[in-house]
Amino acid sequence: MRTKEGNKEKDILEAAIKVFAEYGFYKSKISKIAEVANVAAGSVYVYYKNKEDILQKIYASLWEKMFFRLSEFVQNTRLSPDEKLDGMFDLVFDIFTQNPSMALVVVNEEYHMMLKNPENFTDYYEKFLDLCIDIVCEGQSAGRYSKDLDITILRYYIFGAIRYLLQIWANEPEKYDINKIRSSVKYIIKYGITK
Amino acid sequence: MRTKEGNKEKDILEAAIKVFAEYGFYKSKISKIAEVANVAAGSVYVYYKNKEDILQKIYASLWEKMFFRLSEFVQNTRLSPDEKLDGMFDLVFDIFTQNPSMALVVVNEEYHMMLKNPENFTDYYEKFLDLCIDIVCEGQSAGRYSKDLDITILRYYIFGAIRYLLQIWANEPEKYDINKIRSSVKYIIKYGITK
DNA sequence: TTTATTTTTGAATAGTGATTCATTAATAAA
DNA sequence: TTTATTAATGAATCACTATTCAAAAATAAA
Repeated sequence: MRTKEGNKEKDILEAAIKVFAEYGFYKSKISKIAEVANVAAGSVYVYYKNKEDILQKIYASLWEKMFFRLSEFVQNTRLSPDEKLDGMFDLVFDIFTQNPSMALVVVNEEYHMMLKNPENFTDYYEKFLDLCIDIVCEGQSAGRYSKDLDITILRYYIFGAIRYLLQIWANEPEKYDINKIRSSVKYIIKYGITK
Repeated sequence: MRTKEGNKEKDILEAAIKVFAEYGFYKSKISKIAEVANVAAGSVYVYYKNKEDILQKIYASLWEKMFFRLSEFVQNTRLSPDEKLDGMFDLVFDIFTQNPSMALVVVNEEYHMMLKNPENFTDYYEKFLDLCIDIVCEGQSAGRYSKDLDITILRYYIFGAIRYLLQIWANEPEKYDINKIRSSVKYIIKYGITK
């Protein structure tokens, strides 16, 4: 018998995140991912069905984590809608700022993922967005947020803004102050740009 | 001598927009673009240096048009900041809703374009965004918009939100009411979600 | 040790599709 | 009509890389 040395599956996934972030999915070579992960090219196929499968698993693990964290957070019934919304922003910003490469991959390849798995490209991604929407709806019921807002549009509006800002930041993390971005987003979503 | 029949250069560009929108840049085949354009594969290379060049020219022509239109519009000094801002939104929405495929290409391939031409991927794109910023700054000077807002963040915030909504819409145009999206965006940017 | 089992390897394969270019077709001028 | 010039073609080339798989290496059990 022989046992596995180290955790090659994880090494490969982490290498793939870096490589995908740098070159984009289609220009990323398996050979490069293997090199960064310190394994042979063939080993990649021991752990993953193919290149697409790696990307899939990056998304799956991320949004699963996101969903469970937010899920736990919003359980706390003592929090106001504003506190919950801020908490949601903090969660997203925290996870992505810990790993700029991950942020780039998730943001840049989302459309390609949608094309591939139009339905369930990640169940947890949808569930996560639903939780976000629950927060806003709760705020509407509590009279804090405007009831005229179309909730479907809002869902994409909020994430569109966050996504793009994260992309810009992740591309040149030293150039922008992520905490300033975070607080600006929190503010503008709530109050808009009008004085 | 022989003169050109029709406008193959334009046919190819329009075909490319459709094909890129449907399959994404990397999975789009030159043979498919040629087929849609009703020309031979080789003809594509008579008019464009390579695949990348086609994408480049799609961007260039779009943002040039956008810039000049906005440029002309904001000349009108009688308009209030709010009117100018709304006009800017209308311009973007009008152009993209006239051509959903174009919207998809521009939104989906932007990052790949940025990677290729980090600097001048489109001069006009930058110029366009600068004009948008001018509008907001003018509004700040006029006391209409909050002066605390970081203008760089705002620039990406606004376009991030629009981009993502356009992407979602362009993917399934019948599913969403683009005019509702447009008016919602105008409202939320100005006033936020708070009641 | 030796054998059995599982992991890891990386050279070879195989499919793809962008790009080239020699050829053909079309038009204008002579 | 003939010739010259440019446009258009598409089969052949060529580079590239994802994926496979037979062999080698590592470990555990006997």
